[in-house]
Amino acid sequence: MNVFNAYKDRLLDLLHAMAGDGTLPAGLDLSRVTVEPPRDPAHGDLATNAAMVLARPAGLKPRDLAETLCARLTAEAGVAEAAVAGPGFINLRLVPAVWLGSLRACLRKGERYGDSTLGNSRRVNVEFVSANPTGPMHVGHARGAVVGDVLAGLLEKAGYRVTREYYVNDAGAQVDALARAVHARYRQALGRLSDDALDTLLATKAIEYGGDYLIPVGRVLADEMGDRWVDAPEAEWLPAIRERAVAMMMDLIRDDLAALGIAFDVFTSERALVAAGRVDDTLAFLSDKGLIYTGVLEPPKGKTPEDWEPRPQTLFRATDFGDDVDRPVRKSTGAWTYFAGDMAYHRDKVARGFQDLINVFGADHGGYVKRLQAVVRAVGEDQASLDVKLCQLVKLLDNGEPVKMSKRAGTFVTLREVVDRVGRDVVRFIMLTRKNDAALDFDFAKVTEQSRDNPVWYVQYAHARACSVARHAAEIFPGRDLSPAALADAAVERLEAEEERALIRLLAGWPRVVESAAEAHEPHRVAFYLADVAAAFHGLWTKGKDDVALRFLRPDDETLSLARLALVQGVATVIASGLGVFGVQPVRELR
RNA sequence: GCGCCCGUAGCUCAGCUGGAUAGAGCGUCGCCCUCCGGAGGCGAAGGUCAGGGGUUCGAAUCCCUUCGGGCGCGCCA
Repeated sequence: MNVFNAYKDRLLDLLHAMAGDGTLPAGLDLSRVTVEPPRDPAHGDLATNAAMVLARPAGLKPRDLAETLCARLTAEAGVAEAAVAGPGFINLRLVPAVWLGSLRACLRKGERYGDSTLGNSRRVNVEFVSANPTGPMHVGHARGAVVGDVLAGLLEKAGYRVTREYYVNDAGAQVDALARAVHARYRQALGRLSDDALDTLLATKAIEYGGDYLIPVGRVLADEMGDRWVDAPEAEWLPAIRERAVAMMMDLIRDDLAALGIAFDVFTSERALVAAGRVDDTLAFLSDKGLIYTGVLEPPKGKTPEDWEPRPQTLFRATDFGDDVDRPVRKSTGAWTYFAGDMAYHRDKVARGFQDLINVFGADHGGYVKRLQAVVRAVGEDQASLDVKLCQLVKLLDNGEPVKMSKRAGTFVTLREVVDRVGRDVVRFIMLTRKNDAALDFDFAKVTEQSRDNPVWYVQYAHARACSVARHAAEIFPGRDLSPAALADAAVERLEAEEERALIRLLAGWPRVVESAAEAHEPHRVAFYLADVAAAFHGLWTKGKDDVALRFLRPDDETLSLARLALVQGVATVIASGLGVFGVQPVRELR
């Protein structure tokens, strides 16, 4: 049970009762009432702002209302003490049993500790990665991939039903360019295009994609198709080669994602949407609502493109939904714009029953957010909403030196290289050590360093250390049942040291971290919380180094040892639970 | 020119959707532990939350504005 929620519920019951007996006016807005841990632990275990946010609408003075509430709260079960402080805070101190109970719950639930019903099984669609299917993933994709996957995992833990989705951009000019590059590799594989001639094509940019990863693709096509398309006109081979090439690129990308531990539930093909007439449907739907019209846009102020000329275009009335300008849906060739496809795609998501949409994009797509949100509002009839998480780029460093990357020179770092070098778990964790909208340094040397500076190591070390204590306990107390379930019945009331109590309260905060991080769509909060837990645990361990009385295991006092082992096991459980959200394997020993 | 994101200790960053005296790590300085070094422990200094105005019981957080940085800005995806 989430202690904070439990007491908030009780507080709300109390407020309703007060409204019932006339102490408070009826119909007060209670949505701003919070129950939180106070900033300074000396203030107590819980603090509520209820008196301050309700005083004005109730026509009372904050301190007076606080006094009244305080008196009633003192009578609640588990409340040891309630006091008014500052401008009208009410600080509560709970009897130890409440916190000890949450430690027991943690041990009984194991990694499922922290699971929440906040989401109420509501469905959420998280779209992420969606990299063009033109080659393997590079390191720039890693952050969005991890943030999306972990956000999805976090929402699942918070009780949402999550679909992980990838939008395959297989309909634009990029995949045509891919097909041309593959066709050249196909001719090369058949000995019908010399290496020099290929180099010339690349140098003149007749071919856009020059990576070696296309060589095997050319060979496969040569095997499958023989030489029938060597001299055929482009119009004949392009669709078939494009389809085959895209499929193989998606295999490549799926492998890369698997190396990072990521699997998608749904891949949606842009080309299939277009072919099924979904773009036409969407435009017709919006047109019926008067949201499509022909008009002429103003040139962007201060930065008019050279070739600007006013021309009538088919536009979506995005400004009706908060966008800065109406957006074109059709090119002058008559073809749909990329945006038109995206409109159909997001309508498709809503049609599949999702009202909560999340997209994870690179920061360079920031300019795209408003128009997509406008689309979602327009097609969702105000029932659906879209949140976009923009990920800033990752600076790759090696011992402080920037890793040179240049697509032209072909030295860009692939996702696979990074994963192979430092491991999947390290990549995943590090990507979450910053807010998604802040730039992130990824230093090969630092992320594998064994030091307190390195949060991955520090958190893993705490887990390993906790496991190590458990192993020692098994040696000191042979034959004892030291399973978490058994430890849940240990004499945890013997945990009386202030540091122990503080750690117990910290562990009790895990369900709250899950809920607030899920609500804010901010998985990085979990990383910071785990670092806090690790720090508190390491600190407690270190105290035992100086003072034998504080050591977890005391051969002379089995009851106390088991109580402390319960706390240690609680630490391991919460860390494992948090790493589980990250899709990171907790280690049982460091090597 | 417009829009979005960002600006918090010397450095790297947190700050729980508006709460109490703004925190952590590293670095610096002092002390402890140690044969020495490394690692570790205790403590201290360090802040106009980029500047200014506003909203209210209360602002790093919300609004306006200035400055500074990043990204984007009609047929590319």
